[in-house]
Amino acid sequence: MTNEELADLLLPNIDKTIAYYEEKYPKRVLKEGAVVTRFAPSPTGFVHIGSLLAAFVEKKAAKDTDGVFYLRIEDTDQERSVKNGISGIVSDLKNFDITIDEGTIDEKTEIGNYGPYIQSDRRVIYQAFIKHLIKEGLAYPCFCSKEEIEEMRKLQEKRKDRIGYYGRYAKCRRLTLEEIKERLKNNETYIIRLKSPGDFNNKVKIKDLVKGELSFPENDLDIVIMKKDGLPTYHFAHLVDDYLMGSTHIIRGDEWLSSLPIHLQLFRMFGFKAPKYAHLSPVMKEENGVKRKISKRKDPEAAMSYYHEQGIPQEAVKLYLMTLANTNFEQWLDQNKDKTIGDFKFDFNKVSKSGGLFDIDKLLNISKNYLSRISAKDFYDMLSEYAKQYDNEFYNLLIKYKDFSTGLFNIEREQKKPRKDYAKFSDVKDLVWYMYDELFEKSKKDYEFQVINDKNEINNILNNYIEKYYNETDNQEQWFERIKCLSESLGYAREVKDYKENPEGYKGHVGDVSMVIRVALTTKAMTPNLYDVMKLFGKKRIKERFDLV
RNA sequence: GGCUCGUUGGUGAAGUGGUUUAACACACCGCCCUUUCACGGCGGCAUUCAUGGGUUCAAAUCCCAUACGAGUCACCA
Repeated sequence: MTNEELADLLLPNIDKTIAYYEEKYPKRVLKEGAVVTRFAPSPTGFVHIGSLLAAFVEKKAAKDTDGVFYLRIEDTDQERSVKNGISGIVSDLKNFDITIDEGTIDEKTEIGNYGPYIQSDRRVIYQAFIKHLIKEGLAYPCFCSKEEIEEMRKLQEKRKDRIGYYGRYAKCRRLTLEEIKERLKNNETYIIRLKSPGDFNNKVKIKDLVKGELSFPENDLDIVIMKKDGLPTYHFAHLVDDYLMGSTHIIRGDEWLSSLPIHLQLFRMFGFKAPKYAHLSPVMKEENGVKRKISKRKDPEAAMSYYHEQGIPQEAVKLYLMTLANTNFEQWLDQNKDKTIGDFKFDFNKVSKSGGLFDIDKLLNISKNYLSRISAKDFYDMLSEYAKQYDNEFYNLLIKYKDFSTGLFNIEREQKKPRKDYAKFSDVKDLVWYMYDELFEKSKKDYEFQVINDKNEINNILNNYIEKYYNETDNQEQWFERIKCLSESLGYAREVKDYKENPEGYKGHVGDVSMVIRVALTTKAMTPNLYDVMKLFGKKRIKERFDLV
């Protein structure tokens, strides 16, 4: 039997050649320097922050160069694949504005000319490439059982040998064609392994766009390229797909770094030009003083839904991802305050080599800055959208008092240095509840009067103020002037300075009086600008609040 | 255990042999501004770049060793 015959025996129904597929999927015509990237997740659940970072970088790198970014679903592991895995991935990407040029757009639909984009639909393509290898004598069937492999591993451990299927341990590699034929006739199950031409004692130099120059021993493992179920392993699917789909840059987690010699070997064996590689360090988290990879199971912030639930705007997450992706981004943005992520050029050289720690404080700070810079209307819209899903009571109030609410969120906003109150939408209600009568009424009235605590004196101040001093049409200056006059008439200093110079001469100062008004209105000692708050309330509501004290 | 990579303050980091008495940002602390808060301004926070050796007139930056951390060694991706 010849290798040719063996190939036909193993894969009888495969009649297409590599040349056929090369013709079917021609080289992409793109402008010089265009980068083609892909996001290639397994449909095992939802997108993890680390994967999102990769997707984000892939998209950015392609977009910056007018290249192509596509989505490929890697479901060659049938057991781990989850039923609605694809739609989960697609919607997570959508939530963060990571749109694809090609690939799967839902469980049944895809766009682009290089499909199918779901690996389980590409079986015959992989098999054509595998058949070629068998014909060339560069791959062979292996009949070893899992038990045999396990035994081999134990033996290797005992002998302190390297673990794996190679050299003298590669039993099936030495099978003659006749022996193979015989075992095939007996219906023995098999897998296909690569006949690795590598030598462990040779070093291969590799350039990674992130990690720099690396040096590995050549791969000499006869790795599995086709599993029992006829689907390829990751390594082989990577070769075929990224070759045929024309990926120029492979951006992925650095858990793949040690497989690089395998991948390079595969490309070389087929005579294909290997893509460029960029291996990203994992996103880490610190807990009890130890750093570890952030985990979907243990860390809520690893799942994209977390940001949604917390009401952290997607734009803030994107800004944060960009700071993780390119360490110079933050400074760039600081120097180009009017620019956006779109104006920033991603640079592989500015990706951190070691794993970055996920810093929720930093994210919240970015979010706070972002939320302070958007318009009151946008803020209102986004907040309503959030409340609609997570806080019905608040949502109804926002809808009912739309103008009032927008006015509230406009306090000290839309100015050069806006106030920064809110880091996330889930914070908002707790900070502004007292502005809404419905929420105010049902709350416990813990008035936090500060300096002036005498009930009669408080009422005295409030009555005098509302009867004799408050004027709705005052501007802020006039408004404050009147509070000063009120203070003076009741024996308080009209300037804090005056009081500090002569504390004995006054009952207190204008700040103390203002505080009484503030607390009477809101119960809180800390509020946004009192003038704006009062303006929003109007005289009638002010009076009602005063009467409750 | 083998292979590979990494290690700069509480955190993210700039830094690729001399302009570094180590940028910047977050956090924290103090002061100032101020009717509260927030904003803003100013200042503090690594005499030192995991440790030990070496090369050099000169090292966070180059070399070697050690320690620690990470990844990988599947018919998972």
